[in-house]
Amino acid sequence: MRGGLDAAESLLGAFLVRRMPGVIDRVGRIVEVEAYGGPEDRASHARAGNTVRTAPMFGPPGHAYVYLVYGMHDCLNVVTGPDGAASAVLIRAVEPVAGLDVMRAGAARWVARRAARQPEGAAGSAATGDTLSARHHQPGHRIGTGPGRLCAAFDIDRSFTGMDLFDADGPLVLVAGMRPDPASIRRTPRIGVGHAAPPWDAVAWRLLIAGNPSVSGPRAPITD
DNA sequence: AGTTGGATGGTCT
DNA sequence: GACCATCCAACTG
Repeated sequence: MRGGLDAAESLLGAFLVRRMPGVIDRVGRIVEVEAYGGPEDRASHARAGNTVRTAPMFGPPGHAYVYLVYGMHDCLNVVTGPDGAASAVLIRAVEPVAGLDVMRAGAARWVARRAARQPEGAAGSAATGDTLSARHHQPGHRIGTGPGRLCAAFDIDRSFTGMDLFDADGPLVLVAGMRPDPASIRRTPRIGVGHAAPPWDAVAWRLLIAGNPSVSGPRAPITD
């Protein structure tokens, strides 16, 4: 699926803009992505075909597909393929460009929401305070590192599924940015898909900007 | 610095 | 009832 990789590469360096009433716009530069294909791709959510959950992946390109993973983290995808053929690019990490304080507030809200679900009492609340404090003092460049963390920082959840990300007036907008030097782009296997049948567990469809401090996970480049 | 296990809920078999 | 496109804290060395 060469087309999916091209689409993924074209998203590197693009800006993700989150507009919310009453607060400064949040802007992140996309520095890490993964390409996912259709039913043939055994690591893709589309492997089970066109279901209620995955229907957006089979829809028109440029729209959002947001899913919940491990019961807690929302993850943002950009649908890339032609209408009718499932494909999507998972946005795995952004480098904060503007609105860092609002991103931190978004991450803190996520933690608070989670804590509010827990039963009353116990040592949980003290631990939550420590977590909030630790998160607040984290270096800013890691606030959007990882698909779950970037969604928390940008207040993105499943309700964003189906949104047109190229609608300039929408709450979440993709804006073209300076493309990274092709020599700085590295490819590795996708993260967390070890369960998939070969070769889908190993295809190097994760793209990242080498050396960028906001990139997640293993930095070891695949030379190919 | 690297590894391990728990949290947690929707989706699919 | 099993399986996750994750994250963090608490371990080991």
